[in-house]
Amino acid sequence: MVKVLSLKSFNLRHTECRESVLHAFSYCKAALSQGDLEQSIDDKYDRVTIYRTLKTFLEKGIIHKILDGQGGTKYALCETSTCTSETHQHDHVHFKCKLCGDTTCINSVNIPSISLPKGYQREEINLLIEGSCPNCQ
Amino acid sequence: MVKVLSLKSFNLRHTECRESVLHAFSYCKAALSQGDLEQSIDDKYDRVTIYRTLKTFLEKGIIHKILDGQGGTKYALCETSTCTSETHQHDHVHFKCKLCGDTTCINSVNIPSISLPKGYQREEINLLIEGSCPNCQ
DNA sequence: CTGTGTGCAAACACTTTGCAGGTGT
DNA sequence: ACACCTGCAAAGTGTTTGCACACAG
Repeated sequence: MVKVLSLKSFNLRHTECRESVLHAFSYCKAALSQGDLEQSIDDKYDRVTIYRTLKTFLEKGIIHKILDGQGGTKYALCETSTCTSETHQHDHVHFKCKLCGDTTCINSVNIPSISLPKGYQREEINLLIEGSCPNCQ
Repeated sequence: MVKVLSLKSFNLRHTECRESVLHAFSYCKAALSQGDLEQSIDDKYDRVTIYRTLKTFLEKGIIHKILDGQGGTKYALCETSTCTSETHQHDHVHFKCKLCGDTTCINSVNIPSISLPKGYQREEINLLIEGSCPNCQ
């Protein structure tokens, strides 16, 4: 069930830090912040390097940004089928558990279509639901 | 068409800064950030005072927080009928125009109901649509 | 008069930038 | 060999906290 991603397939140079970050995303269901990553890799890499790695991955369409509702930023893997370095395509719901703090993509739930008043052109949509997750009952 | 709000009705002490902030919200359709407010009041009040005023207004249910999709935070007036110091109740769509940067509440469009997988309890919901607004064609 | 609001300075968290040196291909 | 990654230091942005003084009620 774990996605197998390789740096090579994204035309990225193979480095230890990138491997570790990619690995962390692959094995963690919840979205990760820069701080989460720094810790999960045991402070082995500089804060700045992780930021730059995230930026690179964003541009390549490997991960996408998730806002956690309180101003924090997290990241999670994209659906490999819909995202490339050209375009990101996300229409799933994000859920943040107020108890454990985990933020996750609920890929099984798509955002319903919404008709806006005349004159509004929709380009991107972002839906965050906060509440409690199954693990926290 | 402009909402008339008074500090007194919220049991708040009447001060110049609060009046100005409340006034700014009343006359501006788009959501305002702390920085917007600071400028719109001609840097007359300290940055910190505005933050504290916003915090107070949030707690009283006068305004609500809006995320602008890039990590920025803005604020806009609540519907006086649904928000109190006890609870905030928001189920309208937020729209951010990528051209003019304005973020607005679209009170006429409610968020459709969404059924989450088993075990997820919804408490709050936040929907941000980005695109272009009528003013920017 | 009393409690609350304000201004200033400083701390804090998060993210970005510049530069020198190291590494993948 | 060369381009690109990385680490360190420092700067930038947005927000919060502590404290002394000012002001509304």
